[in-house]
Amino acid sequence: MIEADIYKALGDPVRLEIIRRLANGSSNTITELSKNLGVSRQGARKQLQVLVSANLVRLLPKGRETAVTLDTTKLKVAGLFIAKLEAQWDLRLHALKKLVQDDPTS
Amino acid sequence: MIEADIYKALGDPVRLEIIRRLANGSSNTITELSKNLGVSRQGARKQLQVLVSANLVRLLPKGRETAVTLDTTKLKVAGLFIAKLEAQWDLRLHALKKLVQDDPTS
DNA sequence: CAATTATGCAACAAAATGGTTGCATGTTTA
DNA sequence: TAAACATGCAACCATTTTGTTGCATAATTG
Repeated sequence: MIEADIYKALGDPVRLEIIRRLANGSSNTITELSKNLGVSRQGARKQLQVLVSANLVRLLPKGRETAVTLDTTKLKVAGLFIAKLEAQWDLRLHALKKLVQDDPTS
Repeated sequence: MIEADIYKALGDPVRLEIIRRLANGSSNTITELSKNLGVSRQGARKQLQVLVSANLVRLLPKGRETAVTLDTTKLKVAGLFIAKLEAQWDLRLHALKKLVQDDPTS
């Protein structure tokens, strides 16, 4: 089953920006990721934690800093679910269109 | 640009269920959609409004009832964005792997 | 016409969210 | 070793979210 939690985690500008940065590799430690997000380091950390809890991101402490990595498993599921929704809908529209065209009473 | 708002709109169990029902055509009027969601009709209506504001859904009043339809435009954009994130990340992992393999110092 | 049905709208309340500041602690580095 | 750096954690606060109830109204239906 699909949990709304995945989308909820992506549904915040700060969190989405973090995901973006991780994906393109521009930064990968907590402090680095926290820069220029418009919020304090602790604020960013809280958002990062939301991503960790949603299993979209993993933390790997090493020495005094901790590396952040993206876990695309959930992301893939979320993407597939959206694609499925689109497909279902398009199929329905298509069926409806066909029905109207074939309707002898029209 | 991608707005977190799309994901935020999908990030609620009630709203996601509404989207699901719309996609497979099980119901399409406000009252119908509001049934068995675990919240009151007015509660569901508020969530539906969030989807309308996010342009994921459109309302078409007709007589005393109003039909609800899915607008997949935003959905497609959201899906593509997720796919792009995955691709970027996979590319980075691949490059990293290659770098390690080719490293003469290892 | 009198019910019933489908909706809308507003006031309210509890809980979740997003952010802050302050302070503590382990890790490097000069 | 002392300073600088990377983090963690807790207390607080304002706003947003999610949901409720109550009431009003237009459209159908018997």
